[in-house]
Amino acid sequence: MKNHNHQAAIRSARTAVGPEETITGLAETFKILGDPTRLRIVKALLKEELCVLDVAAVVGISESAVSHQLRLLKTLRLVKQRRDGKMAFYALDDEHIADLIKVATRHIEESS
Amino acid sequence: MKNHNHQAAIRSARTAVGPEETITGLAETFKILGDPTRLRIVKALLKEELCVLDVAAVVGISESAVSHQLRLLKTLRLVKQRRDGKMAFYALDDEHIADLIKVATRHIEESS
DNA sequence: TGAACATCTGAACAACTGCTCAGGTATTCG
DNA sequence: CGAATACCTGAGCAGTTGTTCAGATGTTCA
Repeated sequence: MKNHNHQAAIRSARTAVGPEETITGLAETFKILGDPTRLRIVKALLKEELCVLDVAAVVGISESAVSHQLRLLKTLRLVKQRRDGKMAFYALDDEHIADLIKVATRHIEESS
Repeated sequence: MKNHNHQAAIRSARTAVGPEETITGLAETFKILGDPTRLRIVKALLKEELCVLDVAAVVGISESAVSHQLRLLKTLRLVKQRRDGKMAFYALDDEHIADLIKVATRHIEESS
């Protein structure tokens, strides 16, 4: 295939890639869910809110590590915090995340 | 709320987290899309197959970097390769990826 | 107040990541 | 053949990441 049109292909693909800010936002969203620990935390919060120690118990890592990750998730607006006395309860703050995990789960289950 | 039942919450959350292999696979899928360069490459391949040099032109990085990433994407079965003379054409090898990107795009567009 | 509890935080470290660089293979064509 | 083209590959490097550690903050209760 020697008469392959590079310029046309490049032009077409560029529109498919889309604007820079979309790419950045998308990559950031995927990246935050791309760590097993954070994904475990997010999935643990799917049903109901949990305090830090409970998250640590479920995920199986130190409270400090959980606290660091929860701060990150909170900064990126995936999680919201509620204080009650000395405890801090965290819950999902993004209704789309569950959908995203659902679609991705279907993906990995069908292609093994 | 002093009578918060930790054990019950932990037990419930554990089932929401799910099996280890699902977590690993999910995280791997999200992680691969969590890099701007790889995401650009994948989006560039949404419409049609492209050769390595065209991908490099669209994404704006060296052919070497593209080749490295394409190898990774190929190993993880997100992309397939077709040879034609001295050129190598790459195309998406996973129909679910487009859905995943679509859902995630809706997510970042609605929450700004 | 002081002890216990729950959480938060910054610094430091080891592991990982994506890129570049230099050179390699493979194919085409004069 | 030899030059040009297209792609591949391993080593190495700088930047990033997730965790641990040590200690700080804030709250409850006796």
